[in-house]
Amino acid sequence: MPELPEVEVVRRSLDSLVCGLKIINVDILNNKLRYKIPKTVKSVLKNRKIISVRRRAKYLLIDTEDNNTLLIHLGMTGKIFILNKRKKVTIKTSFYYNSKILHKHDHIKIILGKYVELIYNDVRKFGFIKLLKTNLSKNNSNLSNLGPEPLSMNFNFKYLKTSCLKSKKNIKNFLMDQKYIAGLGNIYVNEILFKSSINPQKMTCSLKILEIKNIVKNTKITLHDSIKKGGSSIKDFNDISGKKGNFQQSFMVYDRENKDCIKKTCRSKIKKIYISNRSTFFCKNCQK
DNA sequence: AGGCATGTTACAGG
DNA sequence: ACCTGTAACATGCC
Repeated sequence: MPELPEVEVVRRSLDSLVCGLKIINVDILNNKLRYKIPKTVKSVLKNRKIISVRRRAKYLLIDTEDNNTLLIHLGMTGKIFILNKRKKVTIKTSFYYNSKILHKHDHIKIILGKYVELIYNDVRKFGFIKLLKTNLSKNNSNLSNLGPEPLSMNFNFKYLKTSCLKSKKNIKNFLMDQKYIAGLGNIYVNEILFKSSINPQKMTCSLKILEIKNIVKNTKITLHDSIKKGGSSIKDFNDISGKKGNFQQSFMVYDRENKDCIKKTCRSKIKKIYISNRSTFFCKNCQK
């Protein structure tokens, strides 16, 4: 589920719903994730207010009083839900309550004030939760080796050109590599390369200037567009209220094997191949 | 029943 | 040191 746009959609709703609330209690329901949830989460977070919710790459960072940050990676199927017991009207909330499957994979529940609960749920348990000191979070090994945020000014033509010359990868693996660009995953890389008319197997060192410019442009366009549409809901992505995103309806190549290329002048079908074991969709005719 | 899945990481071999 | 492919993690879906 969660690449940058999905994490950003979650961040925005979280930020608007939990900032300023005090953590009354923390229940660890199932500590088995990629790494064990630290036992200290409860004692460290209890009685502290949430100050802000940030995102770096695909990580969520929940800052609390007294210099604490809860770092969350959603892995493939991690989800965060907010329940507000006071607002019975919210259909979204009852969506969660009615779903037995979701309860089965709940891992941690953070109780915020009298009425609000934040729940982390993860079917495949590839996600993880760590506790950091806010002022030292940059030194954390998960965060310290990340490339620039694709939606920031730091991700620009000059940066991409320089790093493309350093790398000996094909462009698809390059864009998937978090140390070069932080936050892209399989879906968005497929889409960006189609929009840029670049073959995913092309080596970064042989990209032309115009192609590099197009990658920068289309990366920003694609991510902004997806965030605006609430992210992509493949199988089971939902925002924190259980609502699905709509960007999957805008996929041009991802999951469209053997379907017609969307370009009107093109008669080709979308091909599916594997690059480094990840499914890769592209149009042979449009992406040379 | 077997293959596949939005992510990350460890390992082997080139 | 860097690259790639493979497998692993755990579960559900088709």
